[in-house]
Amino acid sequence: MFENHKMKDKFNPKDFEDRLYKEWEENGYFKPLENKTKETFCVMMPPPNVTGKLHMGHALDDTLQDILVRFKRMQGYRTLWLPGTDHASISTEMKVVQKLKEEGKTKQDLGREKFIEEAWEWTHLYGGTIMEQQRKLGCSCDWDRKRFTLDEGMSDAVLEEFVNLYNKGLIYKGKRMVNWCTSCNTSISDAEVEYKEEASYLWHIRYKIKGEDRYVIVATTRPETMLGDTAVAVHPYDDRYKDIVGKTCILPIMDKEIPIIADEFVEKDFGTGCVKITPAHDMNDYQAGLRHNLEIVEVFDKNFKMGNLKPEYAGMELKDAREKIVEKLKEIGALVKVEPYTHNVGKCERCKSTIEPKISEQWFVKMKPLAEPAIEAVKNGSIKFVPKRYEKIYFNWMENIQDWCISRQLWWGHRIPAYYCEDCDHINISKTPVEKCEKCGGTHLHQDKDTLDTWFSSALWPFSTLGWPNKEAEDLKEFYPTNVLVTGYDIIFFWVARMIFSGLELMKEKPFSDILIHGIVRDSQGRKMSKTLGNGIDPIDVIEKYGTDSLRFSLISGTTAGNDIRYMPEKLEQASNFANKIWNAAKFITMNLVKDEDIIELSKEIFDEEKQVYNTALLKIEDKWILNKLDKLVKEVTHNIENYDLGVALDKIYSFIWNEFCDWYIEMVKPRLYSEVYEEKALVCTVLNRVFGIALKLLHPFMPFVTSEIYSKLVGNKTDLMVSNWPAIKKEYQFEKEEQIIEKLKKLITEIRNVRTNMNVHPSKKSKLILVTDNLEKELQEAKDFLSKLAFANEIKLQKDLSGIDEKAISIVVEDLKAFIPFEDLVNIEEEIERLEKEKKRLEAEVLRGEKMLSNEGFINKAPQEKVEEEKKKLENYKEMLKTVEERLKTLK
RNA sequence: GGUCGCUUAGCUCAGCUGGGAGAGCAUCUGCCUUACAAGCAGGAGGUCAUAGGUUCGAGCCCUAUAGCGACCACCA
Repeated sequence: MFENHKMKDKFNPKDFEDRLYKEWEENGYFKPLENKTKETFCVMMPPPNVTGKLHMGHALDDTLQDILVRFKRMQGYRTLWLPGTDHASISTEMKVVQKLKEEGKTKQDLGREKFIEEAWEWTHLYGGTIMEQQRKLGCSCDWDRKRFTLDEGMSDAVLEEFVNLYNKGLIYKGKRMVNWCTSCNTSISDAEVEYKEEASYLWHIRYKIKGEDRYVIVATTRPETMLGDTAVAVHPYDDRYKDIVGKTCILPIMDKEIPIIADEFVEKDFGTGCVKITPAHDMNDYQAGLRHNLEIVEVFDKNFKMGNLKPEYAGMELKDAREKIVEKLKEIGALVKVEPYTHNVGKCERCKSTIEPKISEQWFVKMKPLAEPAIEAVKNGSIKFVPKRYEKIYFNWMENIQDWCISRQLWWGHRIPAYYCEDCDHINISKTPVEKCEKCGGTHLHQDKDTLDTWFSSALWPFSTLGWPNKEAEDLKEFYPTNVLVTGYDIIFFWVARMIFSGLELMKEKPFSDILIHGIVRDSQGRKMSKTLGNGIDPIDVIEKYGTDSLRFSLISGTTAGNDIRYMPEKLEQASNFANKIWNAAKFITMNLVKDEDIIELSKEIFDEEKQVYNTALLKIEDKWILNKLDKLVKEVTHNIENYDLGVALDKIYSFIWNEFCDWYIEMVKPRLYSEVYEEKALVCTVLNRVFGIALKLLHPFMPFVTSEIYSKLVGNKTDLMVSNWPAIKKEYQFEKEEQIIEKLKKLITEIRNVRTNMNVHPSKKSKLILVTDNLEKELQEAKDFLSKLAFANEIKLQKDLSGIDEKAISIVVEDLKAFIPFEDLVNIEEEIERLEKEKKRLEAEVLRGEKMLSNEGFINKAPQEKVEEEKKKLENYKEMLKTVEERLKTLK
């Protein structure tokens, strides 16, 4: 073991993750730094529910943002990632109500003021854990700027928004049919309704036509609402019913005369083609009712129990009433048939209970005028969805949007700033409490009891967090519009769309340029993670077991933007193996075989920072190869991250570090490192230090902890990795030729190992290696050191021709390079011939392929010239190799 | 009913504007070689869902079909 390396023997993320995070925060690295460029980069973190807990979805969302933010910060942008939490009116109120219930109290018992106090207490008690968890995730957001959607500044923003939109006529109050959650006891918006299939029945009921001996038969899924029917409708062009339109029929049980009307919304082919119309309890019926001026009869009371239309049902639960009413219909012979039927039922997105359409007075945002510019902004490319296909979902929603019901019958939230004058009924809208009616001067006013939809405040997030409505706020001026919004596709309607039209309307500028959409994290069987299934994975448990970097790696590696991700424990193994690999590589590199000063000195010599060029004279061929590879990697990875191809970027870094750097470069360089020549050692250490350091920079946004910990142990890194400079992209690659030669040698070595393995030669058994070349002499001379080690050679001979090579040798051809390994007794000539025959066959196939391609006139004429040239070159190569193999076969036979 | 996505190695997934199929895991064979057995080296494994079309050339573009999935709409 090396006593003198700087690193702990065993890799354990717990040794440094928390410590590093604390250091970063204390050093102020999360704040926008005074950087070289003035350009800013800003991301608003989607605010999770204050009282929520971190789940995999957050982990993914936050990781994506952190990668982008760390990347841009290193690139020198003045970077701000602003965190915060959402007051989540419905869900928080539900939780507090639940808590009260456990104490035997209701919210009415407490009264509004007390209840809100209680809710704040709850918020303070459970709020903030998620932010602690985000710290564990490594989120490099500016905690000093964190906001809460119910804090003072936000309230100010919400009031400003409300008054502003109201004055423009974009907010109005009206009596409409809205979605009503019977459990949360509040109206909710269309977006908050989820439709679920439910197995039920279709009841066919006959209504007698008045004065005739005929009936109409209607089909319904809700027989209990029939008490409130105020018409029966048929399609105007339905010949079956033409003659009864305009007549009336008798509503059974109620014994009430109701009209038979014609309306185009009726589907002729569904059921009997006749529909009962219950304007009070169905969206469509309500609309039809308006069109035909029908009476609206409410069947249920305000608690969604049966009302008093018929005393015998009054106060009954709806499902009991349904049974009773069906029974009754059967009894009086009005029930024609019952058939099983599956239909969609609206459910509350929050509490999953059934949504009832209900007519009530609510506040609405007029959507059409707001939607238009919001659609345009995406259409003209000012705002870009990544991946692009999500634009369609956005357009589809925006183009068919209905007015947005923003009032909620809840207490926890922003209270609607409407003050009703008790003297003249005028509605005063004001940011401050109104003492005197602006219309009649009356002094008896009361504020609207309702609060606003949570999303009404989140819609302002990109600018309210920066100080709006104070237009002079420094942050607002500097960071708005923001750059990227990262969020899941499940939230496009709720949030993304609303931020866009709010930003355009109130700021007169888009809130962000790019929207990076990601999928949801599913369990290992592909199911959605859910509380009820109990299949959720707690990211904190994962961090505990594998470390944060591994969690982050597993969420990004091999994924594509917008697609769902499956949680795979194997991927965590891969990730932590990788972290461990890096750790060990670092241990190797920091062995301290040479003095730090010498590395620092040599660093300057091998690379001219000013001119961005390498000093060719000092470097060996394998150094040039890895440096060239690295330069390419820098360019590609930078490009990939800029295009949000994070999965691709990460996998490229992974394979560079593991396969190219560790498996090849480090192995190639060991003989030099352990040699007696100090200068040689120093040079190798310098290159190792440089290449690894740059690779760590590239990896840092993805795996911030291990990379930082290791980076600080490398020589000459005075600044912390997270605030160091992103590597520069080189305009041209200096060592293309050397790269090709090494790639060739890698193939040769692999082939030698392959042959040896197949012959069962033990690694300890060395052999002579004869390389035949007429143009690579100098380069091969340089490569001798590592060739002998990697190809198990005890002697390497370079020569220009085939002289002195006897039959008892293995021959390997890689392009223009010929290698021979004399094995004396080990080689069975028959077997060697067989192997060469196989190789010959392969080469013949290659030659055939090339010839076929190049004799295709279409290809020659239409393919790009470079492509044709490339194929020609390859063909020549294969021909050459084939020739060599054939000649060798001849000498053996 | 409408829109969109997926179908690639045994499993989970990558594959950029069309130019010789990749990774991880699993599997087989050999190695405790002084950074790493959480490892090293070498293998095996694919008519890229199906059928057409465009093209010199298709996993990638177009059309249709099938299976799976998502979202929107809401025919009571």
